[in-house]
Amino acid sequence: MENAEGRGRELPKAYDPAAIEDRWAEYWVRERLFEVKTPDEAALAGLRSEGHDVFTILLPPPNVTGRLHMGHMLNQTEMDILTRWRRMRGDLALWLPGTDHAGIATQMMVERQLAEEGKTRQDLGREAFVERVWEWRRHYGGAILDQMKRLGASVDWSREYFTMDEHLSVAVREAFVRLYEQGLIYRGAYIVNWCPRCQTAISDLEVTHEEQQGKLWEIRYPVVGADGEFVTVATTRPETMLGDVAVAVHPLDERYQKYLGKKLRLPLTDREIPVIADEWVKSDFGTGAVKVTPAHDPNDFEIGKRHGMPAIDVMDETAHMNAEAGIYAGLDRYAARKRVLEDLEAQGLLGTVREHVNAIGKCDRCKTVVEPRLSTQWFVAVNKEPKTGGASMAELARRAVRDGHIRITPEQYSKVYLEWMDNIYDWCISRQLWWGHRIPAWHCGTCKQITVAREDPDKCAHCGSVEIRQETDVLDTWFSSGLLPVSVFGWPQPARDFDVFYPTQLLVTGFDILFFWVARMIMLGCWFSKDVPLEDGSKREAKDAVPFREVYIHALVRDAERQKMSKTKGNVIDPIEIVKRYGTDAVRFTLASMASPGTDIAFSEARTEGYRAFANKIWNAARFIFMNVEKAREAGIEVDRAVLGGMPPVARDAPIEARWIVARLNSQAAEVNGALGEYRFHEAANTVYQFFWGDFCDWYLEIVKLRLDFSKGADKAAAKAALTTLVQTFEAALRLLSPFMPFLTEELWHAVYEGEPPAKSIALTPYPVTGLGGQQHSGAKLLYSHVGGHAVAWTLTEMENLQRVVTAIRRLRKERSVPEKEQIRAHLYSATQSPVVGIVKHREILGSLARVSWIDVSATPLSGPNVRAEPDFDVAIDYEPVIDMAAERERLTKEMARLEKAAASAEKQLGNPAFLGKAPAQIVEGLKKQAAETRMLMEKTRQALEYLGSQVSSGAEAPNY
RNA sequence: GGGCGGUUAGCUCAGCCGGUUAGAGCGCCUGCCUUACAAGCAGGAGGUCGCAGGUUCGAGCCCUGCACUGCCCA
Repeated sequence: MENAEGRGRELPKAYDPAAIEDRWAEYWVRERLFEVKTPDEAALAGLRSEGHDVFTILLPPPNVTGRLHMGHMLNQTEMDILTRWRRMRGDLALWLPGTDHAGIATQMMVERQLAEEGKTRQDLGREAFVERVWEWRRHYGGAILDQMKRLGASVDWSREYFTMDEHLSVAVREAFVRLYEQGLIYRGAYIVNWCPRCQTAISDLEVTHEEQQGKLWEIRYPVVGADGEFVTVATTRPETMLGDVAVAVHPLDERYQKYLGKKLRLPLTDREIPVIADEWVKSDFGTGAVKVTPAHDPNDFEIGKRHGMPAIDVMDETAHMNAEAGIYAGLDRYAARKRVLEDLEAQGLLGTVREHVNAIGKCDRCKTVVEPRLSTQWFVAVNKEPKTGGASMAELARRAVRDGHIRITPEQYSKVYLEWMDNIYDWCISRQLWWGHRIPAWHCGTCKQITVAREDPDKCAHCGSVEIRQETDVLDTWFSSGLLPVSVFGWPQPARDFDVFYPTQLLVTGFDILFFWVARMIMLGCWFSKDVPLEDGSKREAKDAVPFREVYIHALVRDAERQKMSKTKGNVIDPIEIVKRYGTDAVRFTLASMASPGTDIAFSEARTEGYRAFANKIWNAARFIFMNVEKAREAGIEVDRAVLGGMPPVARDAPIEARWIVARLNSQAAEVNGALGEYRFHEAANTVYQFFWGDFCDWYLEIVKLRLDFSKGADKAAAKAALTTLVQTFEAALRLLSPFMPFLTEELWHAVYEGEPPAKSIALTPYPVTGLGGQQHSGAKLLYSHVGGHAVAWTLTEMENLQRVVTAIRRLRKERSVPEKEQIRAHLYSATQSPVVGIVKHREILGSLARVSWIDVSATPLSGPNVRAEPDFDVAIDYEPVIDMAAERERLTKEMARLEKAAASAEKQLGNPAFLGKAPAQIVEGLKKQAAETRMLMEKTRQALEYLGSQVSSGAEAPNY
């Protein structure tokens, strides 16, 4: 722990995050603080008997090619806060990190590298290329996790995984084979989304739709044997006409009855195609006649199948026209479109051209326009019941959420999820890539059948032929990441890890991968884990088959102008960059304080600056405290470190600020714990902020200064008690803050213990929980022997009164331009004899905070120029009035207007019999009290205005004519 | 086209079960270098809660419509 210890006098004046963060980040990893050993039965039982549990959370694995962005940082900050919190609360908290092999992205990255050397992957060949990718991964694949380490993520690095690791690949293969055996994986020729740039099929989810202004062309198809007659079709993709096999009309469309069964001449080709009738055709769209191109459109494919038509593929895998396209062969699809249109025009077969907005699909990864393409792919039949009986994968996944076994926050996403699941199609899982899990299927060259096997076969399972070769396609990356919740814990092998850590507790992720990943994990997790018995050998019920019990969907991080961050816009904020400038803690705190469930985050540096100031504030509070610890030591007073670490006990007769700050610590700790339990990060963060700055620094520290007199002749016992509460409260407050600001709190916490901490890290100490302070110290009469006692309420009220009087006097001083440092005399009056007047006994505090040298309680109402009226008391100061008459009149007039409005509204309500009859008594009482206060304030304000008027008329401030 | 959000102070956002006079940070104005902190302290100004109806004793919150805006799906 070199350099960890720090004495107050050694701390620099301003907090410099850069000076400490790297050191602690390394320390946490080096000391293996967050590694979790799989507990044996006894350990687990012990944990549970103490009311704790296992808390498992999976890191959504970033792509190996990835660089950390703000979304990651938000995601990780939230997970880290929750994990640190649960760990400090006593749970066995396991946060499991890893990376995703990210098929397309990684392959693209390495191909780009090769291109710079003037090579293609084909030049290398599959094996060498894959080896090259592995090499790339060994070199650069750890970058994003290194960034994570720098951010202080409290993950268990000993369990780090990579989705292509040996044991995870075994799970992928097992899953594929099992689904195949259950009849849930099939291979077939279908229209898929094809990316001509990536040259692979992609799933429906990987296609993003964009509205685009395009054109709708009408093309005339001559009717064979009826000179001069045409059937006109409308299309947005004219080049595909070369693959037309028919023209379809609605069977009831009268316009086309006469052509049914007739042949049309397909322009630009020498083919003739029939006119067919199909219910799917919408008569009111376009001309009511549609071209049927089964190889290039999913709907046409269905029509073609219904009518037993062939599919003519006119494009190759790069979206260039192929030999089927005749003279257009070799042209790119758009060049072909242009030529086709020109030629149609020349032949007089082009009809009306209309502007048309259509949604075009683009490849999620490279933004290339996707081409619907007929090809042979592998699919998971998610809606099909397995041969062995039971519900389909989608159905199980639906039930998991519908039956509440998985709770999604914010709740609205449950609905989104269920609707998607209700409309889910079969999942295309094959990709024409080289990097990924190769599909464990072998094609027989002899009998043409397929062998799917767990172990690489050497002959065909059907005919025994050795002429077999493995499928060249690999699996969709999401197939392997969808298995993670089961595979990371050892599935399909029986494993203690699985027994202990599955289901995981929570998944924290963004909405963007709800379908990609979350839904797939639910499908695959429920599916495979249901066959794994529980620890005690009993059957696993649905509620324990889920991959996680809760899902928290977080917001999107946008820039300060609410724009989505994107490379093209150039508004991407690099977390590492901003962390360097403000410190990790400040950035984490910014994200946490804005992370309100369901709302996007507009990241603003102004906020981060504010939280850097907050860190500095705490740093300086620490300097102040350490300075006093030193002073006390010189006077022979030591704070016993053994009393640190819990909630501070405080005696009933302790000074007000001590009783108050402990009461606040307890109530704010309760708030923070409650907020974190409901993922209300912003509320938790704001509560800690308010407590530390508003309560601890602004009020408590200012008052406690009065008690820290260690000079000769001072009350040493009182000073020691004050110092002890101060250090105890600060130490507890650091623990309260530490999940949010782990670096700063770690540094200061070690400094509190002066290099002899009771644990290796603040992260391994107990989190402050309300009401535990009292029991630890028997004997003395303690304020906090139980929560919410009368003494606590009284302390809070007394302090609040003190604060209100101090603030009122400060305000009055400002209004009357009393110099900041000048001590003055003050008077307090309360007509209602409220407990407010009791605060005059705190003369020292008033002297220090309000610069009041003397204060008394007046028996009669206060009057004159230097009075300030509050609802339940008045204060006055003795000071030669320097009144800005105009400003004062404006203030009072405004005040009067506000009061009149309030009074009118209150009277209206109180005059309403229905209100009096129906509203709860407590509301009515409250309103009456408030109305009375308003009336009193109005009266006082009226008097003050009158007084002002008299001053003017008597000439005190009258202008000289 | 269908669905789901959002619209509250100059800016970014809170506002929980409908309940008394709607909050915070930043920014702004004023005064202070009060030996923990000027990345600070103290005080202040600033809001018809998008618009129009409705329900209710009572609406920022519930309902209906509209406007603007964002997202998802087709």
